[in-house]
Amino acid sequence: MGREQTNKIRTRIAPSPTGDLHIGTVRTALFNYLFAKQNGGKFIIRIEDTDKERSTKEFEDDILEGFRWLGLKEDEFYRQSERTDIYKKYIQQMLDNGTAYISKEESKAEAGKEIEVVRLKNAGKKVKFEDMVRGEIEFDTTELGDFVIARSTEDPLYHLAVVVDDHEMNITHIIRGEDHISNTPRQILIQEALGITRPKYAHIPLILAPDRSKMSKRHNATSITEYRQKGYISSALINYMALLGWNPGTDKELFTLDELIKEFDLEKIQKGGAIFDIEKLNWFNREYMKKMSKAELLTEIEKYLPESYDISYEKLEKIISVISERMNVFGDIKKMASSGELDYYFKNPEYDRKNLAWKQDSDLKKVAEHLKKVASLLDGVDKNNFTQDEIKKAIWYYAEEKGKGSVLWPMRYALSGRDKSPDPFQLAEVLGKDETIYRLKNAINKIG
RNA sequence: GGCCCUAUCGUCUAACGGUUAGGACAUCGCCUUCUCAAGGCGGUAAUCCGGGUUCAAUUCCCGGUAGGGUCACCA
Repeated sequence: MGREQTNKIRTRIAPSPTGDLHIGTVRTALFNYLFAKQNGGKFIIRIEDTDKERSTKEFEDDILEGFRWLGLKEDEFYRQSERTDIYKKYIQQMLDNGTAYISKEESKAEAGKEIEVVRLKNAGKKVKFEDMVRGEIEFDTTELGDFVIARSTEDPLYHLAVVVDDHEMNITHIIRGEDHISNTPRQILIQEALGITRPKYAHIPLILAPDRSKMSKRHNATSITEYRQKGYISSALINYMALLGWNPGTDKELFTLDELIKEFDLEKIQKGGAIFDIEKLNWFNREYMKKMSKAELLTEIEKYLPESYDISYEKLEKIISVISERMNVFGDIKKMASSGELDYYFKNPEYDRKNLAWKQDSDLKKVAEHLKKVASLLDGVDKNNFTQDEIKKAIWYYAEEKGKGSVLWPMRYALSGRDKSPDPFQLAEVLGKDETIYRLKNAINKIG
């Protein structure tokens, strides 16, 4: 058989390429990965494409790309469609030892067509197994009947392929979603028919939608690709998902993948399903954004900025810190841009002149005076040292004397043309001395 | 419906018989402030219900209720 006998821990994720990489699959993969790695074992990806009708190469690529993006690197890779000879052998073995039989019946797929499916001879006994997160679970397998294990002697169905592969690949621990609990007795029956040793099982809770129903596209994005496109940071996603159904038993929440490998503990896995909370994910993403360097932020932000903006590298660099604290994910830049929230960084704003006056001090004549004074004060600041600190220093005394709102609101409005924006010092620094003074004069002219 | 699993703040969770039931997200208030964001400080908020066991139950047992999963010639 050429199978290497080893007592090292081996886990696997077995996605079927009939859809995009799902959040739940990723969480299961992550737990498998963490458990294998912390024990010096191997993590295996096995594409379960025995359903030729529904499996596609595109989905397979999406799944593999997703794992790569998340940094979950497999040690071994398999594709069930390439292993049909192996399954054939095992089917034959069951036929030979009488634990399975060929049954002539009408095809369910094609009415009227007679086919020969392979059914397991089920003695209908009670099957008991130990689940690492739930304890002992017992099933009466009578009601399962003689279930079908292969479409034909060479075309295995899921349960058979899984059992054979987990055995052939020496999988020691099967960590999978709770939805597989009721599949387990079936697979144990096949194992017993084949005389195969039973792996250890750990069924982890499902990820739920906000209404506690099964997570579907209706509620939130379920596909990892969507999160990637929205500009989530992969390590933030990993960190969040690790804490969905597991916790370290301490207050620590921020974990790198390596830290997770160290601290992960199968014993601490939750039994109940967990709702996927996008708000908390966003918080993690913001935390990870804070850890990024300016250069890293820059490359990310550039991906989402509309091309219509005329951006210099210098300006972009200054904007970064101002806008990063205003977003959850990089994709928010797109939204900010389309709502006009970023326009003032790139072009002279348009606005109604009456808005230049602060609501508590609406004398436009005085507004013009303040703006003139601010402009002349800023004129005295060194162009090459036009930082928010210097800017603030230059006008602070005047602003305090005349009333900060009366001076700063018009200044800020002249620069941004919006009720809500970053403070005038930040804006002025980003815009630079010339543009700042230009906009101030522009506002003064507007008043007349 | 049968079988199986689950049950602590709105959400993720801590507590492995004795705690003022802790933390985080969200939310609310205050501070900071020309506006927004960020930040700082503080508040509201939970053991599903009913029986046991025990000197003592969030914790152990049983029942109920609720939610979920699964009942394919899909995986």
